[in-house]
Amino acid sequence: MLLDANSQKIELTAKLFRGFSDTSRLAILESLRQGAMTVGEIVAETKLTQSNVSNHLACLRDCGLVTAEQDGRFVYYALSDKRVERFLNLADELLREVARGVYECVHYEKLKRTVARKSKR
Amino acid sequence: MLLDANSQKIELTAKLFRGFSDTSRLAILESLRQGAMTVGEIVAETKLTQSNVSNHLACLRDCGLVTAEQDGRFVYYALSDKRVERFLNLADELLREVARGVYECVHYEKLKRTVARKSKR
DNA sequence: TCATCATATCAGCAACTAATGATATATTAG
DNA sequence: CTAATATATCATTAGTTGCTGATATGATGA
Repeated sequence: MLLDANSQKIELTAKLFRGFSDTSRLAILESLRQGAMTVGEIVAETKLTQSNVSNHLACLRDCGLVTAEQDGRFVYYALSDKRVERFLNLADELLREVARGVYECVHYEKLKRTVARKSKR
Repeated sequence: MLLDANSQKIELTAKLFRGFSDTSRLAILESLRQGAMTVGEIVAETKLTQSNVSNHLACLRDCGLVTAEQDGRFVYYALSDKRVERFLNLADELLREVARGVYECVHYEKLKRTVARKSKR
């Protein structure tokens, strides 16, 4: 990648989107749309493991997408900004338009599927 | 992942965000914000290789984020929907809030950097 | 039809990212 | 202080994704 101002911005934007482009992180953000929650509550809601949730929360917090507030031995997480919610809303809206395409888009997956399929563990 | 309706939606949303979460695809979309362009023009603007651009365009087209229109031996690509632009706008706006955090967020990278750094080719 | 230009496809490789399990830190209760 | 609870960290491993180079397809003009 080039190092000029524009590609720097692109890199940051990509990183921002990457924050939202993982199912676990999205599940967490989706939970937080209801309001602030402790890590344990998020774990219960998302059914993800505790360390996994904690890892993702650290990531989301560092990126400024959620805030953390300690209360005793609990830590309450919340969406950091109305814009985060608006962003999720707009994503929902956009998805309504392109859902079928996205669902069927297997551009890279398709390439892989033709190759010997690894065992599913 | 579970297979209920909600996690299906989350999976699709993640996939949608993934469409935007790559610097090459973002550079392409950024170029297209100026208006429709041929593949060659996009290659010139982004300085990416032709096959790389073509691969990403196929992906973006399949996902319904861009449209393709053939004109002679050229193919003009364009953003598919006003919403795509609004989405990019909102991302810019959100980034203005959280840019520093996103820039400094090296959650996973940091873990890797502590491990023997592979040669940069 | 043949040569050329524009774009698309694909296999192999390199790099990245996420999930897990073990362990560490921090807070409160007894 | 000690045990128990809540959360965080981190190394390893496995799976995913993007890039490249070679080649294929498709359109136009000579």
